Amino acid sequence: MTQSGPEAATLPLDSIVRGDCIEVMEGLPESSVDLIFADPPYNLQLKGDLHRPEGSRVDAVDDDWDRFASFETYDAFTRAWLKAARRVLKPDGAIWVIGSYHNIFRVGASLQDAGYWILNDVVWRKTNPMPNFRGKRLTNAHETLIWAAKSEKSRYTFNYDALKALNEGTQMRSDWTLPICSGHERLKGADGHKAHPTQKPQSLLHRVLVGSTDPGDVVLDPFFGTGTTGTVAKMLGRRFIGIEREQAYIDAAEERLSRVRPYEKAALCVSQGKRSEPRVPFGTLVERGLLRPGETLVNSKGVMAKIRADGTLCSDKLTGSIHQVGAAIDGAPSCNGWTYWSFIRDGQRVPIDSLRQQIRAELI
Amino acid sequence: MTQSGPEAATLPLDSIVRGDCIEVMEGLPESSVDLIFADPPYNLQLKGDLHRPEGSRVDAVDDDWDRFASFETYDAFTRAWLKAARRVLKPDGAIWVIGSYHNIFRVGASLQDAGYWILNDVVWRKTNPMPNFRGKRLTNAHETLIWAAKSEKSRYTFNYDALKALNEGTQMRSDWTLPICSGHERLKGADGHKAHPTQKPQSLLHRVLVGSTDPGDVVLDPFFGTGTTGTVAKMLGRRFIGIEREQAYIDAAEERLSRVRPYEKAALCVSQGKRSEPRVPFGTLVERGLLRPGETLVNSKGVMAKIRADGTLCSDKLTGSIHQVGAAIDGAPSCNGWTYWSFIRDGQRVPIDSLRQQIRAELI
DNA sequence: ACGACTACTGAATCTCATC
DNA sequence: GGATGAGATTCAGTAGTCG
Repeated sequence: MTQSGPEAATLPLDSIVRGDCIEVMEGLPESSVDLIFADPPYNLQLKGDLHRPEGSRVDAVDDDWDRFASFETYDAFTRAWLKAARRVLKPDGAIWVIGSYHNIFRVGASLQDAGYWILNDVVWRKTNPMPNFRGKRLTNAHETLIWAAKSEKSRYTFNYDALKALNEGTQMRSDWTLPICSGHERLKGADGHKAHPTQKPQSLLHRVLVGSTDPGDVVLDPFFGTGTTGTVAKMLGRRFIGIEREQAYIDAAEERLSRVRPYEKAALCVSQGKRSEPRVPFGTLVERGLLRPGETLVNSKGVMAKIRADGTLCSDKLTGSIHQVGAAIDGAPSCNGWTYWSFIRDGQRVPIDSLRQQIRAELI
Repeated sequence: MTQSGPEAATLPLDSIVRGDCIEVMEGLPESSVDLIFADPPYNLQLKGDLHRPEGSRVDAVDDDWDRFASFETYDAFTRAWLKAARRVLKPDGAIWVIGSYHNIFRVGASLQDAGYWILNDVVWRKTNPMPNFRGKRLTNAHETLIWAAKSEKSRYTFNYDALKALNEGTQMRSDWTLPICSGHERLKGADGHKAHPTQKPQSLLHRVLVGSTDPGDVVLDPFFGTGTTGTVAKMLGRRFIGIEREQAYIDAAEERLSRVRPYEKAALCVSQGKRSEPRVPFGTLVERGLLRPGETLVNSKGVMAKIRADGTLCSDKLTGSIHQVGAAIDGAPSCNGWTYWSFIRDGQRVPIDSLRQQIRAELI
C-alpha cells in the first residue's frame, strides 16, 4: 500500500492537468479510475541523438546499437507510464491503447509484462486513409487498439448487448470501420492549420466508451492532446481526467470541451441483457401457483419431467433443478432450464421462460 | 561470415525437411532465401473447455507444440528462430509472420530487436470467424501479419501493380478480407477429422506471394504444417522449402503437394471479386454524429421514437432496433426501419436512409 | 435439378454469485 | 478462498440428405 498525502486524496474530475503524465499519475490516488484511454507518442527517435531514460546520451557505435538503444529508450518510457497507469486503475479497471506498427508491438509486449491481461486487439479500419504515394508498400489503412484488463482476474466492464445493438443485432467484431477525423470535427488553430497532428475521431471513442464503461465512470487519458476522450466522455455522461504537457493543446481542448452539450440522460440508458435482470428461482413459479406440483414439463423432443412441490423436477433418470435435469437428459455439460422446458396449456407448448417474464414484470 | 560445410551448400528445393526449424535453418547456407513465411505457435494459453450455446464442445488448439511455460520461454524461442531465419535470408529478402494478440506483440518487438525492418502490419479480416460464445469479449475476427525486410537497407520485392490489379484498380490496403479455410480446401485425416488445427487459407498465401515474390524465388516456411505455403508457391511458379517436426503433417503435406498443378504462366492475376453493398448498422450513424442520442425520429404518420446511445430506439411501448420498433408500432411482422423512419432537419422530414447512402459512399 | 432442412465447424486466453 | 450450481451464450458457411 502506498502512503497517499492529502494532495492525492481527490480526483481532478472533468478537468485537464498540465504536466508529465507519469508524475501526475503518481500523484493520483491508487485504484481510483475505471478506464484509461491512451494514445501515446510513437516517436522512436530514430534520427539524431539518443538519450537514456535518466538523460545520459547514448554514444551510438553502429546501426544495430543505434536501433537497439532507441527501442530501449522507448520501452523504458512505455513501461514507466504503463506502471503508473496500472496503479491508478481500480482492480476491475481496464485500459485501451492505440498505436501503429511503429510502436504497438512494444506497447503490447510491455502490457503483458506489466501484468495487464489482453482482452482483444481491435483494428480501426480507416475508410479514407492516406494513400501510399511512392507505391513501395501497402496503403497503411488501419491502426491497432489493445483492450486489456488490469489483471487476469479483473471483472471488467463489457456492455455486450449495447455493442451488439450498435452492430444491428450481431456481435461486435474486433475490426471497426470508421473514417479518420476530418471536416468540421477536426480542430483548427488560429492559422487554419490543424491543431493536433493525430486527433482521433469521436466515433472511435464513442464505441470504446459505450462498450467498456457505464455512465458516471471515471475515464483517464494520460495523453489528452486536444481532448477527444474528454469530449466523448462528457457527451456520454462519463467523468474524465486529462493529462497533457503542451499548453497549446490544453487551450484547444478547454475551448472544445466548453462547447460540448451532453446527451440526455435517457439516451444513455443502453441495451441490457438478461444478465442484468433479477434472478427468479423456479420454485417461485410453483409458490405463486403459476405451475402446480405434479404438473408435467416437456422439452423440445417431448421428453417429460414432473414438477415437485419444492421446485425441483423429477424425470425417469434424475431428480434435480430444471437445469440439472435438462443437462442430464441431453448428456450436456450444462443447460439453461428456462429455455429448455415448456408446460402445456390448451394443448400448446408454452416456454416456462414466459412465466419468468411475468414475474419480473411484477417486480418492477 | 560463417564457414559452411559442403553439406550446407545446396538448398533442399521443393521439399520438406523434417526437424526442428532452428537446427535445420542453421544448417542451410546463409543469404540464400528470398522470402520466409512463418506461422509459429501462438501460445494461446487456453484453460478449460469451451462449449457452444447449444452444448457442443469447441475443438480447441491444445497441441503440445503450442504450450510454453511462460512469456520468457516463448520470447527465447521467438528470438532463436528469428535469428536463424535472418541468417538464411538474402540481403534484400523479407519475412512474413502471422499471429494473434496472444503472441504477435512479442513477435513484432523481437523482429524489431533482431534488426528486421517492418514494412507493414497487415490485418486478415475473417469473413466467417468463430463467434464469442459467452458474450464476454468482442468477436475475435482477425489475425495480424507482419511484413518486414531483412534490414532497413533491403531493397525488398513489392509487386505494387499486381496487388493493385488484385484490388480492382486501387492500391492494396493493409487490411485483407478473406474467409477462413473450410470446406474441401480443409485437409481431413483418415478419420474425417481436420488434419491440422490451424490450416491457413490458400487465398492468404496467394496474396502474400503475388505481392512480395517473383516467379522462381525461393520461399522458406519454417513451420510448414500441412503445406499451404508450399502448395501456393508451387501453383504460382515459386520454389519452396518446408521445415516441419511432425511426421503426420509432413505426410499430409506431401500428398497434398503431389496433387498440385501449377498455374499456366498467363493465369496469375485472377480470383477475388465478390463485392456487395456493405451493411451499415444504424448505430454507425449515431457514432459518427450524424444523429444524436436523444434525437427524435418520426414515421410517416407522425409517431415518434427517441434514439439511444447504442443505436436502439425507444418509443412509448417498446425499445429495440429501428426495425423492431417500427414493426411493433404498425403491428407488422417485420419492418424495414431504414425506409420507415425519418429525422427532422429545418422542419422537414428526411429519411434516415439518406444517411446510410452517405456512409456507404465512404465505404467504397 | 433444386430447395428445404439438418448437422457440423472454426487459433478462444469466453461467468459469477453464493456458501 | 475454494467449491458449488444457476443459468447465459453464436455467426457464416459448408456439406449432406431428403423430397
